[in-house]
Amino acid sequence: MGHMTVVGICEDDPDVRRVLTDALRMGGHRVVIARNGREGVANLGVGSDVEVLVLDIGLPDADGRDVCQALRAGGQHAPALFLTAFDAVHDRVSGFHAGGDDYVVKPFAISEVLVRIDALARRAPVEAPQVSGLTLHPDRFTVSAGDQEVSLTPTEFRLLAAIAVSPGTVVRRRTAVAAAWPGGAIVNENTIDSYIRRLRVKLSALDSPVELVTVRGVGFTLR
Amino acid sequence: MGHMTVVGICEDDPDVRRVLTDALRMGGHRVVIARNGREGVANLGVGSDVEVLVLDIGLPDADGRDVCQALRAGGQHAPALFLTAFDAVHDRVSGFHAGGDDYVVKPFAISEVLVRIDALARRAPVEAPQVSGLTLHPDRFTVSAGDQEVSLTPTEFRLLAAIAVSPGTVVRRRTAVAAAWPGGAIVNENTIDSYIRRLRVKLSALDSPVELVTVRGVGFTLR
DNA sequence: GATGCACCTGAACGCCACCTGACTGACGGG
DNA sequence: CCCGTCAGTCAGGTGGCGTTCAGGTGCATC
Repeated sequence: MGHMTVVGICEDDPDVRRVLTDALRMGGHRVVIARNGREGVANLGVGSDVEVLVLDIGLPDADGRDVCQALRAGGQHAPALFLTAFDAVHDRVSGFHAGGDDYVVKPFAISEVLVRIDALARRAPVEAPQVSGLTLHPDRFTVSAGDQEVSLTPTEFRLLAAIAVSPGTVVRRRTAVAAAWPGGAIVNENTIDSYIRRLRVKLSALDSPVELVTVRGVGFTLR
Repeated sequence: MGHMTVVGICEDDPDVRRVLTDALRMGGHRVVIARNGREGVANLGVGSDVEVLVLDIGLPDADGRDVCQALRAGGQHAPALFLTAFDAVHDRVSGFHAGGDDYVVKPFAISEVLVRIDALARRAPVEAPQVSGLTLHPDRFTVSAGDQEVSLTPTEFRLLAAIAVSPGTVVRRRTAVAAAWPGGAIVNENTIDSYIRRLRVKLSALDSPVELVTVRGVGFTLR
């Protein structure tokens, strides 16, 4: 369900880190890692694209709750899930008071943590993938302009999303391919052209001034 | 903290109900009460001003998760916290799949429940809920549109409920399977297709514009 | 104007996700 | 014991989607 969530993990135990990152990546998420409190504040701030925070409380150099508060003070409002060995009620309560949104006690079932992360991501402020009059609906696999809406296949959607990330700026051919065909699948050079064409056809169906333009020798862009 | 939140409680045990309502009112919140699943669906829907749901899973006439799904299908997107005596991991996971946002096991510390409710209220819903036009009745295992009503088998109901939690958005095949066959029961890949078909047949019986659409390679959605 | 290359265009192909209809076996109630 | 209901399975068919191909077109360079 969770559509490609970026999860920030702040955890000193390499084993726990490994289990979490593996499971999250398996579920199609991206992971940003911090090994201690200092790295946490440095790597998981507002510029990091992180959508959900997973914070260990028992860090070697700091308390995870302090890390959370420091991040909050820096404008990072992504929902936070605390991970900890403590299980006293007052520990949990203090976690929430520090601006946390959930709390899981070690040892935890990985499936439960995953599903709680999904729940937090679901509630996260909905990103507005709106580009020059086009709106992408990741939960629906459609694009819309105004009241008109056309549905895309998964591959078409990935490709369009890759190009639509930065309206105006050109997305390189390589970059677009890597985004639309993850896992480095080998595809004919021409395949992307076919998909570009199909996207153009579908986009022309909604009467929007937006155009999928080719920049010869470089890539594609949205105008 | 969370100032003047309206909390909807669905709980059959009078003692638990009393403890919760007292504590919540003490904290300056308003409380809407339902004593069983039927009242839950009736009292805590979209017209009720409720901002956070607290649902007992072990209700006399229905499963709290079904109540949650029914409310979701009716357009109620307030965050939900499940309350239960069960503590198996798959119970918790299935709660989240039913559209829940948190999970607390009885016996619970009232202070923790309060603080979790505050955390949910803080993350209050943003999205515009979409309504399917279908009404699920977890106490009867039926769906209705307008005055027409068809009865479903338990498995059919779980599957439809999982897809109906978020009308318009695509529910992945895996998610639907996990919801309809809880406990990780191994079923043939094709089985879900059979059930989808049966649901389509039954839904076509009620003349509603609602359609059970498959998004090839992804999952299913309600339109 | 000739040549080469990047990209466009339309069509075709094959796999596999999904659909369809029927069947089996388990259970339960009359 | 029969019958109805429900869960799950199976074999066969279909079409959507990903991919490739064979041409065509236009820009760029000499």
